[in-house]
Amino acid sequence: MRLPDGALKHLPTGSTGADLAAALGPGLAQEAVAVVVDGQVQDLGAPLPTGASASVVTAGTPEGRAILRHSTAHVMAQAVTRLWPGAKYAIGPAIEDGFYYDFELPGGDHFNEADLARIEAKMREIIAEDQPFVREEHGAHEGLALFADQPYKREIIEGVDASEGAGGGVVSVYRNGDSFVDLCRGPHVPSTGRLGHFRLTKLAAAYWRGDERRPQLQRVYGTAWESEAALRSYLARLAEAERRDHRRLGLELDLFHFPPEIGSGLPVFHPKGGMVRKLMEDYSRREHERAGYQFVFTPHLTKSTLLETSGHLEWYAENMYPPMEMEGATYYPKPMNCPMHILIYKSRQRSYRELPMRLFELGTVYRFERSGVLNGLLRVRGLTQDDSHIFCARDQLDDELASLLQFVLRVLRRFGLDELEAELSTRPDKFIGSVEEWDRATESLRAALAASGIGYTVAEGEGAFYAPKIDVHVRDAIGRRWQVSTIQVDFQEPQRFGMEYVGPDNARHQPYMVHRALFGSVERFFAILLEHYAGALPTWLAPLQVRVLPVRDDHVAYARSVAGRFEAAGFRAEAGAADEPLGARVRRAKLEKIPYVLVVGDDDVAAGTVGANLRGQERPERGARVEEVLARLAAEVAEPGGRGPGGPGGAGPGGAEGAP
RNA sequence: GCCCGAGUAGCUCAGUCGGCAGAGCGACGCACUCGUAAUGCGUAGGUCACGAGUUCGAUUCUCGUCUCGGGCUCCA
Repeated sequence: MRLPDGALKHLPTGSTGADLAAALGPGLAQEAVAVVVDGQVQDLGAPLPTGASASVVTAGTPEGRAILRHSTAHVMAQAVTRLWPGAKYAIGPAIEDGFYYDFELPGGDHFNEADLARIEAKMREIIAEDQPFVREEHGAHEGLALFADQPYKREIIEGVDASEGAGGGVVSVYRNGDSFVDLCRGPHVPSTGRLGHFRLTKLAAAYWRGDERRPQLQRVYGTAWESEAALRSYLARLAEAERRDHRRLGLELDLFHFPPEIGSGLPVFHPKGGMVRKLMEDYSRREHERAGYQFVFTPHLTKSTLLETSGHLEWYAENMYPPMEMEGATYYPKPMNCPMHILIYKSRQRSYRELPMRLFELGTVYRFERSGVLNGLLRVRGLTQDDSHIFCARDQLDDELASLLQFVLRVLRRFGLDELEAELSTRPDKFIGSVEEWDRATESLRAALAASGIGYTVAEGEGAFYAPKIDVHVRDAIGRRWQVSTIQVDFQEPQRFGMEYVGPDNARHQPYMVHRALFGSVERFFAILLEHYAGALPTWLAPLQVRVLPVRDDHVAYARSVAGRFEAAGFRAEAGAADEPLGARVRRAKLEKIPYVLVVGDDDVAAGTVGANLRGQERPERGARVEEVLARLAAEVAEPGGRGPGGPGGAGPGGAEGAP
């Protein structure tokens, strides 16, 4: 056998992957779950062909975990069939961090939460029995006979799905114990005794083959790991995500809520959340102004005729709020801003000298999202997009896309999101426009990505039917990936609206149109920031930056004068009262995640200093000079790269100066 | 929209095998005047999500509705 490091290992003919692992070391033998032979992953128990190159897959690797999880899913299906004789099982793959299996219980029965514990207990019995996983291969006919009472398995065999173990006329199955057999490509761990560090996590419904019209199955989710420690650390990660949940933080920090009186998916922002949002929006406006965007404002309602022209009524109607009749016309709440921006473009004849024209609006739109998809601020029914539409000539497209992407990335980084990745979605099977147009626009996007220096993947055929696009994803502090910005070229709307401009040749041309949302939706971006920072927003975004706490009542006047100095310098500061023990007031300020907690007592009144207890700092300092703390705060909120303070509003230079 | 689960004070949650509803935190008041993550005492606060049914009696049991959570589907 040839090993990954190039070394050769001699084994007797007929040796298996398990023998190979054992020959390489007892530790490896214990960790091994499968073996890769000439690029094909297979069971440890299968004989190795002479002269092949082989490497051992261990439990703690992504590939090894997938095998553990998949095997655990089999055990779960076995447990369910023991507990519910006659249960039908559909598919049970490994997924990120775990696995699931879909079932249909006899008599239309459903699982409930308490069943998870029963299933788990039964699984532990099966694991204790240490049943070997035995691979068998059959012809398609035999396979169908084997699964005579398993319609979903039969459908997979009939559909010849190689990823599920039914391809090339051969059906592979795995048997463990005397009664349970499952259609499966494999590989599996040698026996159920290798499993055990798992937990069943949740129940859900799932449509067979993901199709709403097909039967609805019961899905059981679980997680499985190579060790108890790894399982525990995963569960701790879940707890951490829970701690960062923006819905919880929104309540605790008094930022926003969803009044049932208003309706599902329709948030209200409280003063503190409103301040954060205002800071985000102010920053966005300032940067857009610097980057040559023009601000526009459009209404929330429109006659149906506009949406007919744009095609929204044809393509997007099911995501729209229902119409209202008024004075003989039909009005809709707008689901998108683009048609209105196009009308602004079309309000008069345009010259090539006006291009590129970049229109920007924080535009509030309404979308009828199905009730089950609503999710805090991440998915709402009324949202504000930081939306822009760029109209340009064909020869401007490359430069425009490149600078646009740079702009997007710079703004995202300013919010502390610096792990950025992109996805380029290319032409789908159904598309409008010409292949030549598509290729050209896709190449422009690709060039913009290459110039930006961020990593990207290509999603072949995933573009919208009207255009290719770039989606920008960020990774947050605990490694979760969120889609934020999107940049889409649009071949359809300019045509539908008959947009044109007069070129240098005195002829009429159709402009290119680029849609772009940077935050995506302000609400969603707000939620992502909250989760990323676990509520401790960067100082320039903190609703309150400074609280000055007097030690005793007789320090209140001094505390107010200190807070006043910060306010005069353009910071958000307030003085507290001396109504509780200092420790309690400090604690309260910390829980509110105020970045600068200043304490003033006798010494400070005498010396004109403060005690500084700053967020993220180990221990409080005593006797700091006020100017010095002010300077530190100013430096902290200043934008890297010397673009001036992003934080202070009143005294800050705002943003009129400086071209992009 | 579908499946599973939840809804009790502002928040987090107990509780009632069907018989006048509880804690902690928070709010408010009083006292304390304090040097860096919880001072003490007191007061107020509830249509037990909403509607119907069963019952002498329903917060508790049943049905329906609404809202929320986890998934599925969807995501121009």
